[in-house]
Amino acid sequence: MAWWLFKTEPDTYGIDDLQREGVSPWEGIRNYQARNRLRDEIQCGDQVFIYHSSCKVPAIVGLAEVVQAAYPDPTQFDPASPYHDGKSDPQAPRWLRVDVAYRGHAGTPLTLQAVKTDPALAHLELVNRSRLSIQSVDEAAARHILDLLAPLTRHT
DNA sequence: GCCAACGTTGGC
DNA sequence: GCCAACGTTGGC
Repeated sequence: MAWWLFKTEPDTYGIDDLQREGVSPWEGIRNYQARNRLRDEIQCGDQVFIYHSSCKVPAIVGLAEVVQAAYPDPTQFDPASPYHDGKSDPQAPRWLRVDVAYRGHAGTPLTLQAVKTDPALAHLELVNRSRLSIQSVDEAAARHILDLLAPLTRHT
C-alpha cells in the first residue's frame, strides 16, 4: 500500500465535491509523468492526500483511497469535454484515470506554508516538483502528515 | 495579475 | 534528437 498526493483546484473539483459523491473518477490528467504513475504504480487500496491548489490557502485538506486501478479516461474522446484530446487513438488510449473514494476531511488543513517549513516534509514533491499533479509521498512523511491532519473527520 | 518554473511542440 | 518558442501551472 502506497501513499500519494493528488492536486486539484477546489473551484473545479474539491474535497467537498468528493465527499458529496463518495466515489469519483479522478480524470483530466494530461501529463505523461502523472499518467505513467497512474498506469505503473498506483494500486487499488493506495491512500491519497487531497491537496487544493490555485486557491486562497493552498493546503492538504483530506484523505481518499484508490478503489479502482487505472483505466482509459473517456473524457479524452469527448469533444465537449475540456479534457478532450483529438490526437488520442481509441485503440490505444493515451490518458488514464483511477477511481477514488472519500475518506475524510482534515480537522486542520495542512497548508503549503506549513509543509515547506516542516523539516520532516520539506523534501516532498509538493515543495520541489510542485507542478506534478500526481505526487508520491513516502510512508514516514505520510504518517507525519496524518498526525498533523488529525482529527480526520470521516463521513461515509 | 505577475512571473518563474517547467512541460510540450515543432522546425531543422 | 536538439533546442527555441510557446503554453500552462500555481504561488504570491
